[in-house]
Amino acid sequence: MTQPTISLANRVCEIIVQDIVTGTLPQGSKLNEPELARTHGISRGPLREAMSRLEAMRLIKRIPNVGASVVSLSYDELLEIYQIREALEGLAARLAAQNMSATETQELRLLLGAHEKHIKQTQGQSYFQQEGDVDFHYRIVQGSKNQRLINILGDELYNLVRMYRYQFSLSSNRPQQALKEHNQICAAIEEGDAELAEWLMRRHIGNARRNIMQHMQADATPAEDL
Amino acid sequence: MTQPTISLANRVCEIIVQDIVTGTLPQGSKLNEPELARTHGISRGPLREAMSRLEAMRLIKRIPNVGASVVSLSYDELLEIYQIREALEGLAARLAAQNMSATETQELRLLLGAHEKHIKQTQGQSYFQQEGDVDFHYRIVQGSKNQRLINILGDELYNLVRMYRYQFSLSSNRPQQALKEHNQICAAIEEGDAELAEWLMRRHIGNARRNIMQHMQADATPAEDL
DNA sequence: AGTCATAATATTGTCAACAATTTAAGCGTA
DNA sequence: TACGCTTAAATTGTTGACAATATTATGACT
Repeated sequence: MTQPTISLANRVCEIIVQDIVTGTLPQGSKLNEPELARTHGISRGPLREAMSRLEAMRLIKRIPNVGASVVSLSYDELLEIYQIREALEGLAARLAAQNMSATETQELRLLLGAHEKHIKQTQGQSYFQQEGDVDFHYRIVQGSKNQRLINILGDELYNLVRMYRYQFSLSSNRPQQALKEHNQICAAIEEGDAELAEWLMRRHIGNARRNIMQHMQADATPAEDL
Repeated sequence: MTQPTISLANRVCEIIVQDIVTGTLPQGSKLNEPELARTHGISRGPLREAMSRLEAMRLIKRIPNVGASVVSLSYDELLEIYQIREALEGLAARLAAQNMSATETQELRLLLGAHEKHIKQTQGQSYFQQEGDVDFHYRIVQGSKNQRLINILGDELYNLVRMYRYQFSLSSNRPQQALKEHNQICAAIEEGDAELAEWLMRRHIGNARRNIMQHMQADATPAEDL
């Protein structure tokens, strides 16, 4: 994230984050401190520091005197996350409509253009689309200018959302519909209509949540985005 | 919190949390690792672990190779927090109306009775009232049964709210009004009216936020509660 | 006198070894 | 064979010392 070489703990932390998100470190697997330290060529001290951050990100679960394991994902927890996203990103959209700069909204519009192009070219489910969706939402969150909101969503929730997408193969089954909703939200922000932006964002995430719930009770093989 | 003696880091962490909240460790003050470790009779290893948790709680701010300082409170950040509380506790109230058990609502009602009694006896601003308010809100949050929501509010936001109250002397200037709003929320939860509970909670916290904003531009000497 | 470079000090980052607890294995007995 | 206890191995928690970086103090030069 930052250019100057930070502490070993930070660097290793980011690597492990990626390993957890992508499933290289599987769900529920135990993290052996000496082994992990040796793997990354550092000592146990910085590694434990990195693990503290992973715990703060809710990516691992620690039990005193027993050890740490990668969190196990469940549909119930995914719904919990989406309930929170609905409330928090609704707020973010409202604030973004009030506080986003002209250049920021322009960049957001450009991003949507790129998404549209990619959806037309590659019919859905690409890596780009998944990350691109996170990009869209994260830009709005940043546009809220509420630093604490940015931290909560960026540090705690989005990594978990990415993790679900990778490991549950949550590629969108309605990319064009999601894009349409993104465009509506973007328009509301451009016009500075805070109330509408919040309402649209809440409905947008609510749609995704309801979609998850359907596939959830139908089968253990889901298909969902946003 | 838990009965068996946990790790040194946990114990010291809770002590430092209290020191920060109450102002024993002043805002912006630098945390000297060897000194703090010596003070609490532990080594730097566990102390750094404790500091990582304080960082996750947003009570201290760390800069690589420079050190950690207690956060500095500002009205802008207080408003940020209340914006988030409005969204998140609105969600909590809605879920609580759906998921709270009968015994939980009864206990909530009892708590409000105790508050009423205390307000009549001691006209406002007591320590009990401040903590009692946090109790009320935290019970609703727990009643939501959304574990992640409980963690975010309990671990990150409520400690900061308590910190503001202690150090800005944010005793309520409208205790009876706040109590009335609490009773309304409690009634909506008892009746299982999720929508109303959410709306009332959002207005309740929104009132507090607007109250803060008034005193904020008026002077640097505020008076506000929940 | 003021400012910049340099050296001394203090603080953070990192490491390897020790202590305490937990987990697994081994053994004996019913 | 299954169960419980004892003992050994492995893992986490903790400590003190060393290395790297930042902060402060000192002194030379304009």
